[in-house]
Amino acid sequence: MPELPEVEIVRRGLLPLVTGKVIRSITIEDQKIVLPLGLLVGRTITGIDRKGKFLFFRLCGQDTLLVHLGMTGVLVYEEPGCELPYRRLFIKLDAGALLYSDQRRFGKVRYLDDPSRERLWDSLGMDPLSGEYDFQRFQQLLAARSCRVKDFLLDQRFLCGIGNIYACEILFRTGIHPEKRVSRLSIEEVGWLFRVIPQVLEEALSLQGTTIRDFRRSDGRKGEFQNRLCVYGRAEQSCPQCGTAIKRIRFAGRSSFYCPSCQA
DNA sequence: CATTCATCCTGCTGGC
DNA sequence: TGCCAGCAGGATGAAT
Repeated sequence: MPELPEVEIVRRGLLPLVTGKVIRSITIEDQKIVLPLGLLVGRTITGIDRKGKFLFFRLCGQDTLLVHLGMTGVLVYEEPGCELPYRRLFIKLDAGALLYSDQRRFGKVRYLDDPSRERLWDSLGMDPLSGEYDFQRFQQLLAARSCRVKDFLLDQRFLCGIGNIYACEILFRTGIHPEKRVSRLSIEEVGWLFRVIPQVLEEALSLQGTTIRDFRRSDGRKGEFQNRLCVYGRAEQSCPQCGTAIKRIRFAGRSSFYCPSCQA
């Protein structure tokens, strides 16, 4: 489900609601989730950081409650009595509660001590909406390999936060074929990519994300970016730019959508 | 080292 | 209607 814009929206929605709140109790409703309750109950949440698609709930001290929403994860702040299907975790705060649900259970909730948090943080590539996003480094990353450009965009060790939807849309807007090898990108294409990546993510963020099926903001409303999608999920429909039928191909175990005429 | 693939899950949709 | 194959926005570790 959620890529960088959706995760950032969740973060912004929850931040004012949970900051300064104390964890009163935790109810785990999924055996896959393992948490050291003794280390978490009684702790105060001091903030929420995000890198890529990971959310780091900072606790007073150095440790962290990590949440990754996977494909179908939903994290909401709720007053008691609210129903949410596929509930996996319930964190009661001194006011209100955090609910975590995840239909497919690809999401992750983990406790991280400080070194673990740092290791994970450092293992992720540049976040395109952060201050570390840098053209020199971007160029170096591209120059050092030969993979398909779509695989490059999806690999969280190079850039973090981009998923299948935004990868498809970014490539459409830059006119680059998803299977093009990064070593064969022109100087201009590298420049376009570098600029379009944060532009698409920012645009999605300003439209409150993309709702294909599950994603909801913390207040339950849908995003609007799905109305701006040019190629994702539009196989056989006409390209908004030239009218050619959008193609769908599969590699790396997932679908890529592109315009065979605009994306050479 | 870099790249590709199977796997972890559950539910929905479309074709027969 | 019933059943099954294929598909879904992600990350990871094993295999090549």
